[in-house]
Amino acid sequence: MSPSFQADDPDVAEPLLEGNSESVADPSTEPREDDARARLLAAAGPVFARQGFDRATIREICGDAGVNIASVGYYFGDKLGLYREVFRAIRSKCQAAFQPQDAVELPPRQELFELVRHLLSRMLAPDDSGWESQLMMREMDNPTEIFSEMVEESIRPPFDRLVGALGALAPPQTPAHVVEHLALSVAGQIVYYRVGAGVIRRLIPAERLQQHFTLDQLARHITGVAIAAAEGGLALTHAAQFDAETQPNTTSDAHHSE
Amino acid sequence: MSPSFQADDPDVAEPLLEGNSESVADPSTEPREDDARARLLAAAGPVFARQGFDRATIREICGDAGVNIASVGYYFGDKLGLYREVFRAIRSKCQAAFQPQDAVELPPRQELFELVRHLLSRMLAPDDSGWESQLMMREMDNPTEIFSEMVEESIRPPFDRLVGALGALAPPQTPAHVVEHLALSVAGQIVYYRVGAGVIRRLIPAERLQQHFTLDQLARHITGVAIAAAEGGLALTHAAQFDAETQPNTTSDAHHSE
DNA sequence: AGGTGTTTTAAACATCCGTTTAAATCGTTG
DNA sequence: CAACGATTTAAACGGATGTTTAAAACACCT
Repeated sequence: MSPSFQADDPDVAEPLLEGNSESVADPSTEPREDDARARLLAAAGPVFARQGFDRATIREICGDAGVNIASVGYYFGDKLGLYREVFRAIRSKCQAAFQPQDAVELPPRQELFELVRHLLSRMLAPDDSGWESQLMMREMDNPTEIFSEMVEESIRPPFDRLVGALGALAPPQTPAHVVEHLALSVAGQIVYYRVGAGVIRRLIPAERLQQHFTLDQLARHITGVAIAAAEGGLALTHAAQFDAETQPNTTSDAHHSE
Repeated sequence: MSPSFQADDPDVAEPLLEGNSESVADPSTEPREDDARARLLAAAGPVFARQGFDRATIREICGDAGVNIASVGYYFGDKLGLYREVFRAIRSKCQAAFQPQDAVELPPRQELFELVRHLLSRMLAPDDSGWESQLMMREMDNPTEIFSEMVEESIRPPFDRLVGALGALAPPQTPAHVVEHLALSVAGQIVYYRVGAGVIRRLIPAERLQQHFTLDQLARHITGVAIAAAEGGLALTHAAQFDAETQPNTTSDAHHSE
């Protein structure tokens, strides 16, 4: 029978998975369920990240983990159970990285730079060590039932800190939605260096890529754009400098699909 | 035999697809190959965009088109041939939208705003009419053999115009790589409203979404950020205001994976 | 050792997909 | 009309995948 996640015995007592009854970790009843289970969990992350949920095959994951194909059914119920557990592991790591840091209280500009640099370093990490952000990206593109949990647990914390830093940077009476726009602008720029990595690699000459697209330079650029917009450029957004010429009907576009 | 993508000797039945000899388009030999073929092509786009290349099934496409399953093999050789042809149709439309417009010569700020608004309107279009951008996004995430062609034919033209507008907006001696960074920042913000649409929908309260996230407001915001950064904020990027405190060792991050 | 519950294994199952085949249908022409 | 090529159809093939099964291997305890 499966060890912990479900049990459908028809007549005997049924240890259902109401909450987590894994509080008792008696080493006698569960001597070492970690060996295969943990190896499976560790091997699944990179494969899911590289291939996506559908294209990733249980056979490849089990091959990497060195366990039998039936093990995923034995330990996680099915493929989606394994996927879900991979995200639970990520969530723990993300929460630990973003929540206990509010005791430091850096000045807003530096806080913003640290945030951008940290997030960007995750995005630009090579696949071996940076598979977590790639996995989250795949979940954004092809949402499963995990999606909403992932947003709340792994995306909202850094986003809230972004909003906090930008709110402290913007003029005092800045409305909330403007700060949110700014935060999304920063997030979009960061994410693009992962989503559009392939495009960028072909759009920018190779020499310039190697010379001017290092982690530090990109973080500095994004932070600079955000500060410029937050401190000085917000007035432009509300000024009617674009409206006058563009509202009635522009040159040719904006209705190619209606 | 297949009508257009292959044509071998008429006497021997050789269904091999060696190359494309689709030069002759005699209407007598091909009376109306448009009915099934065009319907297939029209139905394939949205399905490929919604599901991606792998998850999209020939059976669903043919079901939507109202043709038999074998038709895709008959008209396009195989699934990838159909995919390739869908992109060829997109390419034509994209080239027509961006190339012949350089005769207008708007002032840089307005040119930038028009560009942003145009691209954003493509990104935010609902799936029925905006499947083209979604398809390109899927190709960015899971590149096939089409990828490089797509970048050159469908992405570089608008990117070059972005670089042009931002270069005209920035101070005269601005180096090229800074302008490219700016262009990527704009592109990243635009793309994020499609890639991160699901995230944004959960991150921002619904009322604020409906009130402040219209196409025009987003275009205005992105343009404002770009102008603020291009005109005034570039000096910040090169100033060493972040370096002093952050170079040796910061607070806790940037080495969570080593 | 024998027995018991847990873990591992190899094999099979059912399903779905892309592709192919060979026959049927249709349209045009001699 | 009959014949021929172009198109369409239904059915099947081969392969891959997730899942299940039943037996084997194992660890532990009395």
